[in-house]
Amino acid sequence: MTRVSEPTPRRTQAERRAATRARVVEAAFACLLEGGYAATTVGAVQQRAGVARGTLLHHFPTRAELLAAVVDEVAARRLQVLADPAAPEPGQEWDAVVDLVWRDLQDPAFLAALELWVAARTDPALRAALAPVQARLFSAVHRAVAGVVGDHPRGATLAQFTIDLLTGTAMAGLLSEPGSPGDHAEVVRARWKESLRVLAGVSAEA
Amino acid sequence: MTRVSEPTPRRTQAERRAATRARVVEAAFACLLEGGYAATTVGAVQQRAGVARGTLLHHFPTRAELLAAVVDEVAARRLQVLADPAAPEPGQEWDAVVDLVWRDLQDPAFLAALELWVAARTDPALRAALAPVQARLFSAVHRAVAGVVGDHPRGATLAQFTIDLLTGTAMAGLLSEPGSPGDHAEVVRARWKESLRVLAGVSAEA
DNA sequence: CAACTTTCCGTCCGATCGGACTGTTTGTGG
DNA sequence: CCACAAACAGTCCGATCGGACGGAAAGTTG
Repeated sequence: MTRVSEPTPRRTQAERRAATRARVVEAAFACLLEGGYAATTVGAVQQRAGVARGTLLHHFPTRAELLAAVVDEVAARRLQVLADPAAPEPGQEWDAVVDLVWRDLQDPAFLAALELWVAARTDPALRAALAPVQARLFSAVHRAVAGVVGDHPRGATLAQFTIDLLTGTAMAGLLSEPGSPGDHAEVVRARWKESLRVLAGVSAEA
Repeated sequence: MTRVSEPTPRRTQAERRAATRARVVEAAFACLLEGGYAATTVGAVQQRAGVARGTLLHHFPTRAELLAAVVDEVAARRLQVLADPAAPEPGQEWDAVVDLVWRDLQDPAFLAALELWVAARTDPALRAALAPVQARLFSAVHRAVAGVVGDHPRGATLAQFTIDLLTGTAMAGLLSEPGSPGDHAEVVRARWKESLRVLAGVSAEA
């Protein structure tokens, strides 16, 4: 072993397996991003991953299992984004919360999650695979928020407001993303930060 | 050729055409609701509408045109929901706004719009058909809000908050809709009404 | 090193997709 | 009343879908 020019002339089975699976899942993720759920076919993924048809079907016997793996991948990426510690400057904790949630929603993984999400509405199998993951993500966001602002009497509510509101904002920006003139989302985000300060303050003195 | 048991033994061509088109569009709408975008195939719509293959293709030469018609249908339904006058009780105008927007989001037409929306992200043609409609809907909501609350210095901002927030809330309830235990959405809605009252009041005195 | 397992590969299959096509029925204008 | 156009119907086609299958290659173990 330890060749210099060869990437890995001899790999153990586990390594090969993991590498191939990762390539396939990443290819599926990319297909989901640029083509949507329907375009994420076995053939397209297989071609993009650069593996043979049988190889893909060997690792993921059915398309549903492939998509389930993509669900995990997407969740992992979003969790990674949320795990990144934000800068908690005193007096601007809620601004940091807005930025944190917004960063998650701007990540490509959110678009992929959105595709899976909508598709899961009418696909029981995908729904079953997606529901627990969504719950994990949900609690992860709330935990991240709690990490930024301390104990706040209305912390959970305001966090929920922020999540839902920014999600809606991100949705509205879906179609107008490329070539945004006034950047609607930025305005909403800035004003929500102000309002959030009001709401957090009012609740503190009430 | 005047049968008695026939509902309308002789109709003008325009009537027949309109009736058939309406049947087809409604069938496509139903397919979109219960099967999603990908399942809304020409065959499925044709079968559901009870027309022959050639008939559908005669009215809508391509699937894209069919979906464009569905876009208009969905927009019309949502506009109809928004046109319904809400009860503007003094001091609770913003509550009425929340209820109005929420009613729109609870309508099946929103689910259909969501399918089209997400699909449009990766489909330029659909996107082109959907963008102007979305703009119409957007302004319609703001107009409806303006009709409920009068001139409010931050009316547009608060309306936007409400739209985005409730949209996000509706999205979160997508997967857990059937068999809702605590009904997350209801809680959020109630608390947002309170917060909205605070935000509207604060801005009025500031 | 030989037997074995696992990963990888390419081809084939039935089903179904969107769309093209020709023929038939129905309403309309000269 | 009759020729014409439009609405309606059914069949066929190439492409592609998800999945099945048997064989070749790489890695593991006696």
